[in-house]
Amino acid sequence: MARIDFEGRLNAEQLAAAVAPAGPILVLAAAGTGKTRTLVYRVAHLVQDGVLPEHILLLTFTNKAAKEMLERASELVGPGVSGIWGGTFHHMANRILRRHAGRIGFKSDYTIMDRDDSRTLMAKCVQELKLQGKEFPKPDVLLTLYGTAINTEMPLESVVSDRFAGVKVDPNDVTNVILAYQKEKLRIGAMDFDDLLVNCLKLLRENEQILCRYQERFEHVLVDEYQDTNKIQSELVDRIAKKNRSVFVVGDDFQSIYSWRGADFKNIMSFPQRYNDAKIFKLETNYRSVPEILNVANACIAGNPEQYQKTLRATREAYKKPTVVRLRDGDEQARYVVEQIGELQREGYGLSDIVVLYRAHYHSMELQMELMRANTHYVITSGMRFFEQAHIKDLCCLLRIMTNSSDELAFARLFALLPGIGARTAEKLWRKMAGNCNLTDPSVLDRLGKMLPAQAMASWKDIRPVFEAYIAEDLREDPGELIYKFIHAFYKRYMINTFENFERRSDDAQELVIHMAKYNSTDEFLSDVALLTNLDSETEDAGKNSGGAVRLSTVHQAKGLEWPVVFVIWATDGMFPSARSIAESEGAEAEERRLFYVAVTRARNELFLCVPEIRRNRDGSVSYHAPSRFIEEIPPDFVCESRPGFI
DNA sequence: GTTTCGGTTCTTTTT
DNA sequence: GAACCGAAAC
Repeated sequence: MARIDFEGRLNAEQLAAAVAPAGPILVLAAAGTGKTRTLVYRVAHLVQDGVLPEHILLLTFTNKAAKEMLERASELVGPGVSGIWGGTFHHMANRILRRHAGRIGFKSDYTIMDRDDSRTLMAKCVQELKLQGKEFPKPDVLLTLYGTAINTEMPLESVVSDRFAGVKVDPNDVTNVILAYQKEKLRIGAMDFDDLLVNCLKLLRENEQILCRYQERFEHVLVDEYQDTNKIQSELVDRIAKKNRSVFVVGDDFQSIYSWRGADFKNIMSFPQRYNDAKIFKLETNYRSVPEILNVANACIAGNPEQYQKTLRATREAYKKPTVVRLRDGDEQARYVVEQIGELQREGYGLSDIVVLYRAHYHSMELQMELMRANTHYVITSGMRFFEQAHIKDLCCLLRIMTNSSDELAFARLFALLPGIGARTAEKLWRKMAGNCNLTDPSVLDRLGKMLPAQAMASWKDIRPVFEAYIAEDLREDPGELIYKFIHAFYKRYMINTFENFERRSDDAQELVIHMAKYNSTDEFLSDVALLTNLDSETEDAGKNSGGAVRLSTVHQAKGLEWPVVFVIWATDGMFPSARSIAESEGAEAEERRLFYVAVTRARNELFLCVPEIRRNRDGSVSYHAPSRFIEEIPPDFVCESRPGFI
């Protein structure tokens, strides 16, 4: 392995952080200052210093970030880095919990519930306690409440009373439902996303020797996007790093945009208090954007209180000012963007150099239509996630019930596919099976077969052999084959009868089987399904093959990425900032402003801020929108005005 | 009593 | 789309 030229590849700020002696280190990396680069070189530095990759823990928030960092690190120091424990917090927690689930009352084959499963289960709890009614909060609200309580470690009672002050709902009822929900999860052997983190922390809090084991194993802990950690996550880090005290955290409080899921940028603010010998490094030299864009970025974040003062310093040469575009409505905005894309192509940009950012997915509807009309290729970063689509979930539930015979949710979903069986009948069946249904046991299949309504019998005859094959052909290690059999015995016909876009879904199912071939254990596959949320590599390639494509993305999903040209659409008050989130809490405006800052700082060369005046509602009425307050906050000299519709 | 169908309404952000 | 609701069908 060749020595790496750290001095030649990093600037002074980055170098100081990357090669600093082990100890608590906080790197405040403003947007576009080479944060990932610094982290990757830090890893390389450790490895080159003789640290075994197995002793490094690298935590990120997205799978994409983890993948990218490990790839870049392996380019530097070779394939040995694959030994690093790198991935999302949820991945780490899952990996630890699979090993020690017994200590906290779970079996190691617990299922991971996604949002949809959680909703279903919560709804069931509400029903069982006979609380359903017009006035009682919906499952989604209850889940948010519960999540907030967990992630902020506030007592449920006070979260409930905060949120329901003035509403005539008995907080005790809410508390009871949530307690029932917790119990229910334990019974069916399932954890939701929050549980993974909470239970992992619980495990480490209560089992000194297990904690010790991981403390010894992880000599060095590195955390990306530290400003997005919540209380649970920061405590996980603190505990694991307690022995060796080599914690290297990187973040930017300006880019903290996940407080709605419990992230608390006070974690980053208080890092120096919690580690009083912490070294702080600031990265302020921006390599990404032209100075005119940085002016706008610095101006729009300046108003936020409580932050580490950082100013983006430009290294690039002056180019041109960002444009604020005033438009009549969404249609005109869509036409404008498409027109500009054509113009940019004539100037020499490729489609993949361009991104359109927005606050919420539905803001892109008109634009999608217009792009299609103009025959301009585009890709969307996950509106609906691959693994959350109905047909994919159906298939995964088959695997779930095979590996975890207490998984009621999977059982119910699977059997509700049969004609004549709906939610009620599935529940009855489950009760008759006494809350456990081991479909690998022939006697269970016999019993179950006798209970089914007559209507379902024809389908049951098709499906039963699939279960039998699971044992006969030992498909435990080959989940793809099981799914394949199921599709051909039953599900293909079901799709034809159920979905109008059957072909696309059938292709997806095929894709799933191919994807599964990479796994040799069902458990491992299901963990990934729950935590991966996307077959992202495939969608990336699709764009490249067709000669590039414009990317459409929410600002959240664009975090950490950059493009030569950025359009921000629907920069109006109510859309961005979102009226909903502003109404919700005090700190929301500051967070929306940070989100706007993230959007602006994605741009390398050109930035267009689009401000339509009116929005057409479904019923034909129109509503007038004021320009986004974030647009108003930009000093007029920093931008050019354009009014294409009024020429 | 359940399931299924058809019409209507509404879309934040993610592991 | 998909979640919700009411009405028809089984």
